[in-house]
Amino acid sequence: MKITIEDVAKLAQVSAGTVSNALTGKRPVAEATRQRIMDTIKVLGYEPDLLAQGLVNRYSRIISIVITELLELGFYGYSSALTGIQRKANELGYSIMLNFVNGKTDEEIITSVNQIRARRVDGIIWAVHEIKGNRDWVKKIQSQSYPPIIFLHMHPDPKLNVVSIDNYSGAKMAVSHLIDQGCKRIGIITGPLDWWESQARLSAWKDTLEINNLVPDPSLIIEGDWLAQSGQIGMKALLERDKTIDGVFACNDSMALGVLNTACELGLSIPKDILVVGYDDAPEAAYYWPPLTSVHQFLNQSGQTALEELHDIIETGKKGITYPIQRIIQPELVIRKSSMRIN
Amino acid sequence: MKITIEDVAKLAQVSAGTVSNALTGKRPVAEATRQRIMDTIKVLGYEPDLLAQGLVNRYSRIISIVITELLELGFYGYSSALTGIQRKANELGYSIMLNFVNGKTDEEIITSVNQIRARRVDGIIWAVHEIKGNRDWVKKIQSQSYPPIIFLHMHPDPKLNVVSIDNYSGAKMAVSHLIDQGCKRIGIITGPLDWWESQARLSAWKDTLEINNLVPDPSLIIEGDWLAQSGQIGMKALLERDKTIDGVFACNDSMALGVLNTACELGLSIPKDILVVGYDDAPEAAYYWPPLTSVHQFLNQSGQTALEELHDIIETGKKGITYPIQRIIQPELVIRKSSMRIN
DNA sequence: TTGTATGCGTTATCAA
DNA sequence: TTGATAACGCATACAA
Repeated sequence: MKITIEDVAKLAQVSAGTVSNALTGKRPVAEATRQRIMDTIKVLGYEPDLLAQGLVNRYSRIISIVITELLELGFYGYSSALTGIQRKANELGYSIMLNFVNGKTDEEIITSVNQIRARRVDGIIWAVHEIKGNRDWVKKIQSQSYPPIIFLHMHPDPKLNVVSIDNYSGAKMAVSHLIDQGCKRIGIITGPLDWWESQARLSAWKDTLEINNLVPDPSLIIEGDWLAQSGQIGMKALLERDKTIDGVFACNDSMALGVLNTACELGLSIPKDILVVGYDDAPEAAYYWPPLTSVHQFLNQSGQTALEELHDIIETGKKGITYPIQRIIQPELVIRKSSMRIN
Repeated sequence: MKITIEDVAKLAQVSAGTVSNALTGKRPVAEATRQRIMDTIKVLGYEPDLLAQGLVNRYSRIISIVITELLELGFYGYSSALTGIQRKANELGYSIMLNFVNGKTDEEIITSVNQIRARRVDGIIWAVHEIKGNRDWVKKIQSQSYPPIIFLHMHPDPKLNVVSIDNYSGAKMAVSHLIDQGCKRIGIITGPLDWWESQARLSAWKDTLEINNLVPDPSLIIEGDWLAQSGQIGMKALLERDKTIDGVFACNDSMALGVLNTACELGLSIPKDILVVGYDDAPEAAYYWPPLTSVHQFLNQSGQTALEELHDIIETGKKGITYPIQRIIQPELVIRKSSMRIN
């Protein structure tokens, strides 16, 4: 049997409305009765039903985090951002719901979003990685005014609420650093090229080489899949294609690990023969051998920011129109031995 | 403006009850009217409000996953189990809510649980790592009949619903394997010793050494904190304490990475000088250098099982009493180069 | 097969 | 300052 507000009211000899007022503080309640009510609440162990509250209040204090596919939680990026979101959610009194869109067609995605909407969530953090063609349904989602959505780690768009990390700038740091260390032939192992993150990092590689009068030879580009194995395979492919390679930019740390692994296997010395830079700066990167230079993304912070901004929109949205927010976080290069030239 | 079942009813010229029946299928509806209703639902884009449904049905189709502290999502174990849970949840039509208990006192934890309960969740997966003293509030939580709780990765207890992995057996495999490979002095770097997982693995280390007539010297025990750095520090400490060490059992892969790192730094060769075994079999472990032997835990599967069992309890619980379920999953040793003796 | 009335637990409005 | 009553959106007895 669930203990309701009526139970409390009866025992405290007041009406249900008064109990509600005592609890929310929205209307004054005489101190004596308030005390009496609080006491009986404690005695009965009463806890307001959030479902019922949500029904009448028209909010749920739930934020939905939408991600895609199964493996992604295992990716450092996702769990790290999620941790940031969670921290802020706790602070602001939201519960977070994890939702998964499976399927790529517009229809399937719309259905998923509708189901989330059916939960009356207060807001959505859309952390589905952006791939080619996604823009279509993004527009469809956004066309509905409820609920507010923040797009996390997506390509900035002045019409959408976006919290993101500057991938171009991060990759530029990585490549510039390799050039500074004297590298002339720098290969890149990218993530899947239908992710915009991958594209941004690849563009930065190209541009940075060109600015420095080096040739962004297409044969130096290997498409990986974020997993260590693809770093391993990619490294072997690079070495086969060009023996003069003296630097490798792996677009995440797992793939960089595959690169280091291959170097060991082939008896190459890093950083003596080849310099390596990764991306993500996962906690383990500092303990690879040699310790890996990597681009730190502040994913935790981006998650926090996303929730903060969403909260803002939810709150102010009750009063007036809000304009799309844009927060682009700058990454930082963390230099370790894997990229320190030995003379 | 929210589209309600009444809107649909009016436009389709039926009563709200009939629309409900058409949707749930619990009562027969004439095919003609059913069709008419479905059409108008599509036209209006109606979606039943789960909050309202939950209020009357007394369930929410939400499962709460409770974990503790901020960093844990970054741990391979948690994200991996979560992925399994998510997969099954999707399949069975549950949404999952992530909840965090912060604070260690009974009172704080009870409060957290009450808040979750206030959401009317259908069940809870309690994935808070078990530390000393936790048993007290576990009992308090369980004493309430609603909602059903599965304890994930906790010490088996005949009175509780537990889905867990056999830590003792996993650690035994690891240590036995080292002994098989000829190790005589085997150090262990444990997780925090107030986790029962750590205790179980440590006991297995002790027992297995003794069974094989080796001495579980206390000076060979180093307490780590799961992070790579503690593996590094631990390895150095072990080597200082005893130069004859020829095997190390690191109780997770990150710490094992720290061990490998230290070996490189000190110019020790693995597995020539010292054999190393890790725990978790994280995806990256196969790409460490040398590739790391590790205990694979099937965390993904344990997550799935937990949700499956919880679902079972929820369903059958509506009819009668269910007895505590106990599922102990056996891990497997994955042998790689880090533990292959070179003669 | 369908419509009507009632309840789920809470908050808000309007009187008192 | 408090109590009675009507919503919130849906499902379900009971009648028709």
